[in-house]
Amino acid sequence: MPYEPSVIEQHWQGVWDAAGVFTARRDAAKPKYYVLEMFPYPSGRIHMGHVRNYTMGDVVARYKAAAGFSVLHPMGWDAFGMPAENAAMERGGHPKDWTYSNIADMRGQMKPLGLSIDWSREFATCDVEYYGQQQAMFIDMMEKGLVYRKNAVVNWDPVDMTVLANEQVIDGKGWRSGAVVERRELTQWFFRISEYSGELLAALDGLTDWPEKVRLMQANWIGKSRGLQFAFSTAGAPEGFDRLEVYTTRPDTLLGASFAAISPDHPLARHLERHDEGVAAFVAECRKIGTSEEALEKAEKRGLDTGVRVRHPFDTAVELPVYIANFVLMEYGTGAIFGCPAHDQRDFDFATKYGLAIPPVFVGVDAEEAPLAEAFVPLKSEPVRYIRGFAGAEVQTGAEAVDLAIAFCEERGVGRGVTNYRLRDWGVSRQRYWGCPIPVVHCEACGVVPEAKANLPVELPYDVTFDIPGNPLDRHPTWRDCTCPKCGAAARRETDTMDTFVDSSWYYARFTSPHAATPTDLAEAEYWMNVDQYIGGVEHAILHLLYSRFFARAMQKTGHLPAKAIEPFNALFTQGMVTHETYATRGADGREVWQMPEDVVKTDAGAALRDGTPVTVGPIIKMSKSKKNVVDPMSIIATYGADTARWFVMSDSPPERDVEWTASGAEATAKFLGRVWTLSERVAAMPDAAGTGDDDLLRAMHRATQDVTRGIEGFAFNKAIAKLYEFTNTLSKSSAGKVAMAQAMRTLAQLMQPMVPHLAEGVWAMQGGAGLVTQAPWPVADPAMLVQDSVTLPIQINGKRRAEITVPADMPASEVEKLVLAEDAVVKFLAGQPVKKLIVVPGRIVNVVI
RNA sequence: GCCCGAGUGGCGGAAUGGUAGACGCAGGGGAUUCAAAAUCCCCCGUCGCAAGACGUGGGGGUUCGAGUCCCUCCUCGGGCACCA
Repeated sequence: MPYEPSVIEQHWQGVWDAAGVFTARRDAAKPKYYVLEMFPYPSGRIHMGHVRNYTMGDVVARYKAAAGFSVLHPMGWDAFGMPAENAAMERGGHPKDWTYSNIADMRGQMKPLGLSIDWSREFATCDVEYYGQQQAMFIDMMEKGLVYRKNAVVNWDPVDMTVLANEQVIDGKGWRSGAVVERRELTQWFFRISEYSGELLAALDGLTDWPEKVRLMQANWIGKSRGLQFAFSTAGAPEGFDRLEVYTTRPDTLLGASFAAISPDHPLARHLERHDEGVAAFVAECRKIGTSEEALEKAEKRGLDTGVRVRHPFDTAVELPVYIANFVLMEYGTGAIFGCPAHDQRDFDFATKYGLAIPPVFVGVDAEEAPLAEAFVPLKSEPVRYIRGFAGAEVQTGAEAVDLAIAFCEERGVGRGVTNYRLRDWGVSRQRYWGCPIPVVHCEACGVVPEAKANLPVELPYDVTFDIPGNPLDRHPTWRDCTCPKCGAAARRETDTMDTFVDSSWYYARFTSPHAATPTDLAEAEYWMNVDQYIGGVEHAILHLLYSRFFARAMQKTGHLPAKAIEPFNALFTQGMVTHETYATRGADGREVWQMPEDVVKTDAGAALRDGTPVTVGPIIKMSKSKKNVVDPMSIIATYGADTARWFVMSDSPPERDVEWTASGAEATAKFLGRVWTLSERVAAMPDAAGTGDDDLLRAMHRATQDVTRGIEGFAFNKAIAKLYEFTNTLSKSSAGKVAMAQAMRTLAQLMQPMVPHLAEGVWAMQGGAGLVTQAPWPVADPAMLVQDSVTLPIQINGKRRAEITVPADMPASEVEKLVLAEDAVVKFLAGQPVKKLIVVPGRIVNVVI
């Protein structure tokens, strides 16, 4: 019987389903293991990135199940978000219908992959049952003081009269209207994540099974700094502004200050804006820069002298000009800084531009004061010589000087040492329809009141339209009308919905009790939490993971998670992205219109659409729906079967690395799997007779067991697969007897099972394996079968390989030395020269130094 | 601009500071076949007849020994708080 994936895959999936082998069960007799891959956004089509991500998780889940764990491996949908509304605007229809139909499509595409998922736990974040519980938690968080309202800026499209996401702002213009985007202030809802800054930072140290780079990125994002906060007294400032609070991480450079700068959103700037046309014009100009930090940093650094002066805290005779500067953030520190151009490149550029003095504070240890061509910014750990220091030794490191400067200033009542964090509170308000409604009521008498829990869920109304831009909840005729849960008077609902990051910040907890009438069932959470292995893209290294860590803390505070789940993800693996070239044509307005790879034909003359429209080939970037550079895995599954797709995505690149998708290789994988199948048939048909080399084959089997197990444990799936190729080749060339061959074949099936489960079941059955290979206990290598009696050592002379020698593995180094020096090639090479040094690394290498 | 990664044959990649290129793909040669597909065997970093020399993005350093550690530069990718 030839290898027919479509037949065997369907067959075994039916068998697994009937036996319910992937249903997660609390089992007192086994340790539990919770494997989770970041759940997908239901775009409607799965792509190779999904196949890679979910196969990876599946390999872990199947391996752990075989290794004796009670495994939880769930799946759900991150289903709220902008694309559904965009689809409704572009093509009509309703976000809800679009989303659920996409979910059905994607589920239909995922099922044939044969993933060991407990589908009974599936949910979508747009299910009322899910977001209703989210609303309950929001109210609990309000009670615990974790939620508040404040003003914050948004991108405002003055033509479409709507709030735009950063991605919808292109070159400062609205993506649809093309209108210049304005910054507008709105009262918005915030989570007090900044209250946990210190803890979220400190706890990173305990996440030893997270990639170091992710911990570093999070630490930098939280951005703890120690500095001095102090007030300048002002001159010529409006009433009420006789002091200007600034924060600096380099108080040691105070005597190098040549200007002060405030954010365009600083209260002083706001005040001046109302009374001074020049300031108003400049501030208006600043507000045209987008709301993102990136836009701000990339914009030309500009400032406007306000005419206000501040007096230097050490010498009030010295006055510094106060600028409004477009690069000063209101959210960080006090929204005001002093500039020390000699030791900060941005300040240097600024001072140069506006003709301000650049007095150096310190110079290199052996250097003299000299005019600077650029800012002198040595590492804080490097000693420098202070020529305008005021605390500590003349020569000291920047770090020492900072500490002493803070102490000096505190002693004299000039400010205080302050620990600051870059991390800002989490703004969760979105002026959009397709999200979880914020369960709050605005009452004229009682103010802002949480909805009563009994009235939850606050359900999204279905009867909305997207023909006019803006939030349909705002213009719904009746949805906003409600009664105040406090006083019973007529009131209005909040129309903001929550950031979709909220949805994905607790889904891992919900999977432990997906149908509970409360956000979580504590007994279930106690058993299943934490996620033992979380797998997802590096692009989530900061925001999603940080928000989830915060949410676990908030859920503990509100009683929805046990204390042990304070860090919800024990181990994290960040897989690389599946990338692809991008293709774009030019729209009528000259802007890029992205094209799908399947619609692009590449020839020697270049790339074009089928109708001949020329296509620009863009950079290789992560596959994303917005850039349309996605490849459809369904055709590979249809042609070769799921096992080929699974094996192929696991076999090539190391999982943490990006992989550029190319179609070649899938066929080769299919051939290999076919070869395993035929080999299995051959072994099954062997006469029950003795052969030769049984012991060699069994040694190879134990070696393969060892290597594959290590590969899977270490997330080196590509290496595990390389070992399986080797073992398969050994097996097919072996002339061992039937018993050994069948045993090796069954082990091969077991070792391949996590990657290609359907084929493995087929081989297992063919070789008379008991039950399902999916449920068979993982093979264990016998250490005695791994021992090698002799080793080959390369011999280097002055670091260059010149010869080799084979010796017993346990030969002492002194014996090896004698043999090496007696070796013909060595003697010849030395030609009588004396040996200066002889290095023997046991079992590894010998280096002769002459 | 800031933070974090990555760079090794024609290609994907392997290599606790210890033989660079495991394993796979592509390619070349051969066997089998009327022929092809499939399968099997052999070769396959560059230069060189060879001995050998050179080779892990560029430059410098540490070391008996560097793809691996340090410094620096280049290129590509991710994130930058309203894409998910």
